[in-house]
Amino acid sequence: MFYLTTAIDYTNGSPHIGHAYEKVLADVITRYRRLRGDEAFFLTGVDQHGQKVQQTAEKEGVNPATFVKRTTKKFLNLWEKLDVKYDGWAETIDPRHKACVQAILTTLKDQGQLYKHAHSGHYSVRQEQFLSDRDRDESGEFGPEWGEVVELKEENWYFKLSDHTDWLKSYLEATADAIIPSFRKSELLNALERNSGTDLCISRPKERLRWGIEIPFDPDFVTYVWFDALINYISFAGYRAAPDADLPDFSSLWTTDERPVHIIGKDILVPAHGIYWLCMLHAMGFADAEMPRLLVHGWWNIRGEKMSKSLGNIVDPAELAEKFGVEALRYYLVRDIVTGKDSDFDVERLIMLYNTELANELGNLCNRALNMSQRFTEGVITRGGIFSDEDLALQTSLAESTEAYRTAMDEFDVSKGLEALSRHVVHCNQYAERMKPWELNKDPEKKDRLATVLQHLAESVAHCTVMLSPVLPEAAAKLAAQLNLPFLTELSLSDLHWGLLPEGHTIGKPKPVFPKIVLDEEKPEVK
RNA sequence: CGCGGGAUGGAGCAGCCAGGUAGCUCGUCAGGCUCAUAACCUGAAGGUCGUAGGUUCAAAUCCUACUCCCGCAACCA
Repeated sequence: MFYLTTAIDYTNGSPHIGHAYEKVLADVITRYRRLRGDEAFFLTGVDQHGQKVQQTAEKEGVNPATFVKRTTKKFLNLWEKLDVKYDGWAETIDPRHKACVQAILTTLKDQGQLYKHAHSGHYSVRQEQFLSDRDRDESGEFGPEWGEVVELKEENWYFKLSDHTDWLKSYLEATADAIIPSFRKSELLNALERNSGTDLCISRPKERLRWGIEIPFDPDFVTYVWFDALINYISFAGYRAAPDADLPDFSSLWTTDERPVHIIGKDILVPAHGIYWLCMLHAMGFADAEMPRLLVHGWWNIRGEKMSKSLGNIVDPAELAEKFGVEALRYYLVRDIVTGKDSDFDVERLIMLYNTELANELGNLCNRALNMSQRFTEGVITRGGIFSDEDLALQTSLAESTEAYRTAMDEFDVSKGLEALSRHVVHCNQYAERMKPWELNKDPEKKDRLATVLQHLAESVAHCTVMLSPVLPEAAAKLAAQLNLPFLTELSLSDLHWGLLPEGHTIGKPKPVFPKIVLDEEKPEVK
């Protein structure tokens, strides 16, 4: 079983292009794994507790539960719109999640992993948080952004993080695929160097924060939002769930033969996932072989700048999908970024990639291939005569592209996988150009040759359809329908061998699957 | 000496971990084709791979130093 999760999105605002990217990436990878013939389970959801939510809800004059319901709906709507199909949905206000968090807290306390401690220090009333020396400005003072800063002494519950950091270090050093891509690991190890020796405060007194999960053995406190949120990866996978909880069977999801993959953004690797979460699992008794792999993706920047609310350069994915179509957006999000790295978001590139690779190359290839078959052979595909060198080269190209696609996708490198697909499409267009079926058609003696060429094109289109399906499932279904081969959407990657089309198969009528995007201002002016 | 990422033809990127003729997309220029979504194909111009050293028969790739850019409080993937 392949178990994949994403970060759960914080329901403090509207989803933006970064949220969309992560979920589309997860969706594509899940669909790919199913294409590979694996069983897969994809969990995503929302993180609904915490101070920021409480504050924003208060500002808007509603209670947190109502507020959270409203924002959660925005995320749900977006995933539906973007065709993101998940198997499990995690909401941290879910009573089943709450029960799991509390059970874990109780166990950890019983094992002596938690302790109560009074911390005193500088506290910002406005920001409602303790300040450290890192928050001081150059002159050594706390700046005006913190408002009134007072000396405060407060009791809280702590998790003995420091008991696990030595283990974490050796685990990370010994496990090649603990963090993907690997360059992120050095960052994490450095942070670990600095953090070792400190424990993690996992509670907030209720006078400060009510919107959270109550500490089961100390009702004056709620659980710190990260300790709560991270547990979603196991609580919604059925960890310690009641038999009637309607959750998956944990032991079949969380396996050692294929360790779970958590897709997260680079901002929450250190310290949340890379340190807290792995140490939490270790404290709960998870073995090294049961540790999840962390697939850390980069960020979409806007014209070289970080996307942020304060800069006001947020890109709304729903709007983009509306304007350019879901296909164009999904394709762009996984095509124009190398998994793990940052990329610059650019609408013009979105349009360009869609228009060239989908409309002009793949879409047009399908269209011309089917159209010629309809016009020249009444839509009937036959093997024709003996394969020429050109034919064999095309078959080889397809086999190589398929292999490259598989290798890249196995390494979560969707962009490279699509590039491999694109390479074969280009080869097909070149092949068509050299074989000139439209000329073969004029010579009755070359009927066999014509059949062979058309068969090679149609066969290629069928293979490309299958490989495209994880990224663009709807378009793939349309192509399969035009090929009159609905079973293509059910195929596994291992079924992709030459000869998908039965001898004498009749294909359907062509219709452009990827209509070109033409912006109003780009339409030719009438002179 | 805080940490990490980046610097590759006009633009955007890959290649670097496992050194061996510098690659992709867009753009530009010239040509071809007509089955096709004014799509497709061919050819050309354009790079001393940030700078300076070093290792090597051989460096974009490994090592050292340096320069510049971007992240590392919060919103936030």
